[in-house]
Amino acid sequence: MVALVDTGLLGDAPALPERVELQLRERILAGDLRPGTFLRPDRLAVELGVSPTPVREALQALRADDMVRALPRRGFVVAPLERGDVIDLFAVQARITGELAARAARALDAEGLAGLRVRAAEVDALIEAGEPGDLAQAERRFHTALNRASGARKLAWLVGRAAHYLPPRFYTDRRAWRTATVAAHRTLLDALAAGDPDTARAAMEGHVLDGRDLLVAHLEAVGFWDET
Amino acid sequence: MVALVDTGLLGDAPALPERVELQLRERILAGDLRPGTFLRPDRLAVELGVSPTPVREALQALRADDMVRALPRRGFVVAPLERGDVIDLFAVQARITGELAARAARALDAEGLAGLRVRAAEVDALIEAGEPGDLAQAERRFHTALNRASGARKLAWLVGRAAHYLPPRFYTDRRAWRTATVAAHRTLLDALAAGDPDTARAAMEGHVLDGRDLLVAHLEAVGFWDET
DNA sequence: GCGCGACAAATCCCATAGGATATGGTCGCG
DNA sequence: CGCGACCATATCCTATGGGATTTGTCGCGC
Repeated sequence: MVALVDTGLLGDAPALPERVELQLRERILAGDLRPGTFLRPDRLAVELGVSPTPVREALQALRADDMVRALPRRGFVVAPLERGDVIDLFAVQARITGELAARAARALDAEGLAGLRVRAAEVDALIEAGEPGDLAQAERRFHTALNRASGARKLAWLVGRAAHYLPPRFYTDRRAWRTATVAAHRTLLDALAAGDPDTARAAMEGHVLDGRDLLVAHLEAVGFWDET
Repeated sequence: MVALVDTGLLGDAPALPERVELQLRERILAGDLRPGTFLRPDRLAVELGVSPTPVREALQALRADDMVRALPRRGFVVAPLERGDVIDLFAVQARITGELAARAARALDAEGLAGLRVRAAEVDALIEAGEPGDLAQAERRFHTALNRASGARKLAWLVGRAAHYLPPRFYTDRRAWRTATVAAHRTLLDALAAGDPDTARAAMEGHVLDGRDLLVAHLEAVGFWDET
């Protein structure tokens, strides 16, 4: 539908396969492409207004993420995703993210803490103002900075994967999420400043599980798990 | 080097991008392509004897796995992987796999248990005989069946990712691994038969951590973390 | 000698065309 | 009504090419 090949001035923007991948992720989680749906590369290419090449590359990336499955010579299908799967995945994400917060509480120096306060202030400001697009970006930057502060690079990447299941607009316009987020960030920063790993861990786990509840509610709302 | 496009009778074999992906994984973990190395699609295509298209698709899959990183308009680089990263990742894998074993201990019925015994017997037999290739396949089948018996599909997939870091030949010819594996499988099966989740969990966690130690030792041996 | 800007070469990224191969459906036959 | 062969369709990979961008080199001025 919408032209993806637009701008011309790309800068360091992700390449086309990555944008197609994101697009497909959103369509799957939006309930547009339910589990079991066949994805035909050529058909998708026409719909997205690009050539089959980047579409196939995006599908390979989604396969590596188990979002779709490859059936050799028969195309791709959207992978199953039960309610229990979401619960399990976010339980793992919560544990890891909590661990990262705990490590950050031990490792963080004054400079890093100041940087996190700035990020958190940006999120708060955008929540006050109400700028959905920028809010999602600010929230991601806050968490990225926090996870990076833990010093565990690969674990930080691993939890970043959870964001794949939470496209921006699923939470930025939720009033409940906004208020909970402000409170969670405050608790987190206090714990980090005090060097209190346990409190930081608990606050972060709760924050992640809030995201889980939001995703489950969304998927139920769009009929992701309805019969046929 | 070796032609990947060989057989002609493919059956249900994975498609070319998936085979290229595996090839690249092995070359990275073998220390042939160290972190920071630039990967040029066209160059790799020539080396592997395939066209650039499936190579690019494989690189996109590896990017989704954070094994390589994409630099738009500049190609791909092998992602960093510190010793601490491996420790962290396998700590997570051990916890999850242990959880799956515990669930299996609760959920397994007589039929499933019998199937697992058959798989374990196949592994034992191959260890006696000494058939590296088939052994890796049998081991994978045993664990796949066990993970599937837990009923947690997504978690089962998640731990399957750990196998990406353990190409077959890294363990099948290790005497220590063989004896430890036979013992671990026996303990596991006994715990599953007795419906003892805690023992199953502990046995599985130990089994995974054995794999971790093997990988770390291998990476040190091939100079993966040597200077420059 | 050193930094800096312009040109040239190399490379990536994506589009497109085409052929080999496997799949799924359809039709005819037993 | 079940079953096997044929045919249309789609996938998968190759090959090629062009536009855009980055990188490397050279020469100039300071």
